[in-house]
Amino acid sequence: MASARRPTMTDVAREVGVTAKTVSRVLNEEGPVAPETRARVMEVVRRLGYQPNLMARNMRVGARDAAIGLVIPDMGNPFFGTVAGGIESAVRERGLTVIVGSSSETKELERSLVATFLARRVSALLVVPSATGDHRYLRAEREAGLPIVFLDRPAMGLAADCVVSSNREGAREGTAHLIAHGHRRIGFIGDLPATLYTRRERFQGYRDALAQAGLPFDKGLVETGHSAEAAAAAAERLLALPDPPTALFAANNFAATGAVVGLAKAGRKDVALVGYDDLPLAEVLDPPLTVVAQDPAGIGAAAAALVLSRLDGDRSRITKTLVPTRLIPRGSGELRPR
Amino acid sequence: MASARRPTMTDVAREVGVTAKTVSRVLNEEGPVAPETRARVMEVVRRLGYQPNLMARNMRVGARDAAIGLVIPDMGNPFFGTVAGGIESAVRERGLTVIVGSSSETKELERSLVATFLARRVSALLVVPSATGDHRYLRAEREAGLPIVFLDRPAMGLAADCVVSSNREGAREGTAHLIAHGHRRIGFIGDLPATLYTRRERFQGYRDALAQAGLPFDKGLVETGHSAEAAAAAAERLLALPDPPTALFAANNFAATGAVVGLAKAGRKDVALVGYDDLPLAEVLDPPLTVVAQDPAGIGAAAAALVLSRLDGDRSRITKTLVPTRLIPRGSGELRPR
DNA sequence: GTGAAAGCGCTAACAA
DNA sequence: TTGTTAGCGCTTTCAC
Repeated sequence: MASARRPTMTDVAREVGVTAKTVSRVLNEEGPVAPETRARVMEVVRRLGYQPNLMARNMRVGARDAAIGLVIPDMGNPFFGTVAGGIESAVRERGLTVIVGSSSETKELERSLVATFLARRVSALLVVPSATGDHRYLRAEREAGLPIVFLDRPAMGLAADCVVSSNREGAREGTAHLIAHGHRRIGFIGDLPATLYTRRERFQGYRDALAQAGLPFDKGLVETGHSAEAAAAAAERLLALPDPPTALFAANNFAATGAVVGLAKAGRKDVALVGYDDLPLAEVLDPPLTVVAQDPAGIGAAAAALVLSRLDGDRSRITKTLVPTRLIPRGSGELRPR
Repeated sequence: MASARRPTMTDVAREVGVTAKTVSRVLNEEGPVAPETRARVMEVVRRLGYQPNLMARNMRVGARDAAIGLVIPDMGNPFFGTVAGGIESAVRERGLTVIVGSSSETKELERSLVATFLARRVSALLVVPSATGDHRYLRAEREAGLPIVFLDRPAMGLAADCVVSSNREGAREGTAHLIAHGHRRIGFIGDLPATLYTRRERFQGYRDALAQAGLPFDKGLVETGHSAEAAAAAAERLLALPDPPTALFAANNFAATGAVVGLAKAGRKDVALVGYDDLPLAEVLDPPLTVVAQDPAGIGAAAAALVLSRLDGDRSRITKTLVPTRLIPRGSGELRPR
């Protein structure tokens, strides 16, 4: 039972007593074919279990692979999973499949994935850039007309389409919400590395809110942690400060999870908290978690729509799409300082 | 700036003044090539930005596509996302890429995804079967030697490798845990459709535990809901029963989330709860959520290992791998009935 | 309505 | 050490 050879179009043709080209015509519903010929072809196709070879077809047609390559940092992160789902369902109806790889947030892996995708001649590239990458190496591809869209974060050193959350405005709104409830010392727990685009933008939003309210910025209130565990420890450190914050702004889903855990461990139900990115159990926490909700499926859908229009020949200017966020007050953000 | 033609191996060869075959030899590090020729080839490759065309290579080599097709029900579900991540990292070092599609739990979509993958001549197929599917249509492929592994749920009507969680034993253990804490009326909230493999297995485990303890089975305590919202409503219905349960077993992550929400809405902190599948915030809930934790990355890794060994020619008998679960007592499962 | 020949980009099997 | 020829499975082009 060693891998049996799959039947080819020629096999089908021989069996029917016609030429490969005729079979091709039937299968692609192209040009005139006698109804009875068509029927006989279909019958043999079924009997032999013939499956057209897409690789061969694409090659001959000179078409690119009917796939789009997607690079995300981490599949297990539901944020990126949902983004990927949004993309997949949007492009599927166009007959495109999605090839994914995860970069684990390293530029080396990202680049090797991109190289694999390019070698496969994918029709388009969708990339969540890794934190420290540089994307000048994609310039030639872009100029050759390959649609490339960056997601969640813009490219570095390359002018290209991108679709991102309204990070800065969302973070500003979340922080302003805390300020509106009387807080003057607000801790910030951000992602790692601190140079990460989303981290920087959200940090700017945080500072915008402070500035708008005329509040001083205290570097000592800024903490960092990439995992929930690290964020929990960060929250505990902030609370242990001599002059601790009365509220926390957690700038991503892991940070929010960690902050909740950290507050719980410290037994502090009096500290206000706003998270960036919603969590499934947010409403049943004690207190229920106030968040700045992102729209991951919307980000995926927007990126997919952009890629499809580029594939359709849209040569208009490069765009930067901001997908809006939404503040959802649930309780934890409305606590007032003691 | 219409899609410029990518340089081919022949373009490189002409530029260097050699034959395509020589370039091929350099790029594949195959056979003897004069060092200076190699250097010149590499230089031109770089200058032209040449990218080998994998489609053409695979076709000529008669090799299948260096990709494995993965069908999952839903990318946004972190359970499947983590499974996918486990697979991807395991196969990447073998130079394989993962092509994913989501079936949305429908057999039609699953089948069309599988057809796409087969047309692409993927090297192997990894499928989380949709709830109601029938997989006899894959028999020919299996017999032709294509490695096919089913995940999370076994195939229907087809003898094939599969990797699943130890659903029945895990559910038995979770339920027995509740019984050990004095509960005699335990509600079951399961997935939809009720014919779903994991739902049936976990339900069996639930009944096993009851039987072992000599407790009666009450059909009225069995509820269903696919989403967290539906599960929350189910929990509320159960609690509103004339003779309500004192404990709940929620048979998947959405059910567990929903049960937590439902109990919170009803203001019931006295009802014991055990969830199947862990949740990120389980430990900070009030009370902290006791779960039967699955090992999604382990499931992915096991499936990947199996596929790789099949690709390496392992023709031994079909296997069914059970990935163990682990009971994590945190509080909600240890509440005693009033 | 159907077929014959050529070729997509690459490599296997030879030969030189 | 390098080149030549042929062909993977399909579609294009043109002929019948």
